Amino acid sequence: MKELTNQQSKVLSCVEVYLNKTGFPPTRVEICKELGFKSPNSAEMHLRALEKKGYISIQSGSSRGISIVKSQQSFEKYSEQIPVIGLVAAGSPTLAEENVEKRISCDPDMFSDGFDYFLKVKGLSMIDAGIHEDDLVAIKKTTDVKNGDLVVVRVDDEVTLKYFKKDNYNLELIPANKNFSTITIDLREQEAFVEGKSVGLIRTH
Amino acid sequence: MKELTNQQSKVLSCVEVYLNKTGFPPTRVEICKELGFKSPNSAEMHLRALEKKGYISIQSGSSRGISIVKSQQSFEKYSEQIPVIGLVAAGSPTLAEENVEKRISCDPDMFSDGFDYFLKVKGLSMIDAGIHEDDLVAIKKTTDVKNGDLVVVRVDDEVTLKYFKKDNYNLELIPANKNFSTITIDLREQEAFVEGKSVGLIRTH
DNA sequence: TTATATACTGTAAAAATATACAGTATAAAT
DNA sequence: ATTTATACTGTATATTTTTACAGTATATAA
Repeated sequence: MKELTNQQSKVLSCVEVYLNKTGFPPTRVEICKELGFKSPNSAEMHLRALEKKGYISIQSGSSRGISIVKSQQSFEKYSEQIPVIGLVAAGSPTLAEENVEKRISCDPDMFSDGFDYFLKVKGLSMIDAGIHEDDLVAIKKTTDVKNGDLVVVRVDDEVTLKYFKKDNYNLELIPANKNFSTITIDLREQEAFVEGKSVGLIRTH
Repeated sequence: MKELTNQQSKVLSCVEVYLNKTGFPPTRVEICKELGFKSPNSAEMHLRALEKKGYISIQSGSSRGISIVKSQQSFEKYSEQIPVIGLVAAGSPTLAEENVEKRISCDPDMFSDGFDYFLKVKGLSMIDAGIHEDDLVAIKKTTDVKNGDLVVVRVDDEVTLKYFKKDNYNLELIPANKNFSTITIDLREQEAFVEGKSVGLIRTH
């Protein structure tokens, strides 16, 4: 990330402070008023520089169309209450209220790609992958999974967390525990739905 | 707080979603486009109602001058940028900038008790406890630890993450991997400092 | 039956806003 | 000595945006 000049830094701060105070970004003229500039073009030029350096993005033609890309005071960010869903539930792990055990406040971008909910692990079938009972596995809803991914699959209203391997019509759901055996499904005979894949894990000690 | 009509609720959602997506509030016309209204006055009236009921405030005369007072999806909370410290560092795992590998935005109350930093795990000494290389262990700074706790201990400028067991003058630091051996320290001969204990773990898949 | 509230369309005008263009000044780099 | 980058002023204008006003339609309450 390119360095900012002193003035650019002031302008970025000004935008962030204004945003925090009012909930919407300032206009060029308001930035000028705040920083003592006398021409709206002063603000404009600094904003352009900030955009070029990747700190903000400007929606051309829109009033107040400034959004912060890389915050200076990077220590405050919104987080959300992410639902925790028990793996025991029959049927899809839907986000319907009756399946939500509780909610945990954390940043949905905590793991690389973002995720939609936590699945609370039951049983020991993935213990050799370091996934324990009651661990919370962060699930991103998607059907785009590759062999080797840790996926949430629903078969016959049973939901499981296993490694994914697909080979033509054969779907294998592979546990990480030698006391459990691989579930093999012939997709011509039985349906299986990929609900999502794991992008992370959290555990409370 | 007064109840919202169906349409008012939709408009409020629309503003919140737009705000989340772009970083600034929508104009009347943009709300109309989103919700299928054909007159900007439709949006205007709903916004007025939302303001009267205390859900938003409108800065009169300002473009996009809408700020959310009472969010519908009231599950937004501040999180902090928690530092991640590498376990490789010699000396205390201090929070000095040079030891901070990066920062992760998450709620410090995500785990029961709160915590101070993440320690990035090196090596396989705790693998049987489901703690893998590069896992982030949430550490709460404290010296109040009990036998069986997973603790961060410094011995001779070496920092390790192990199970804690203390018996009179004997401190044992117990790994969770049969290929590693327990470190035993006679506290009359050698110093050991408990830096903190683990309250949780996160892993990115 | 007559209000009253909700929920809109359609239009228009005043005000706010982005943004281009033409300059000035200064310090650092070539 | 001349270019280049930063940092502005000042003005003008097209566009965006708010916001008022005049209607229509429907359901509910008095």
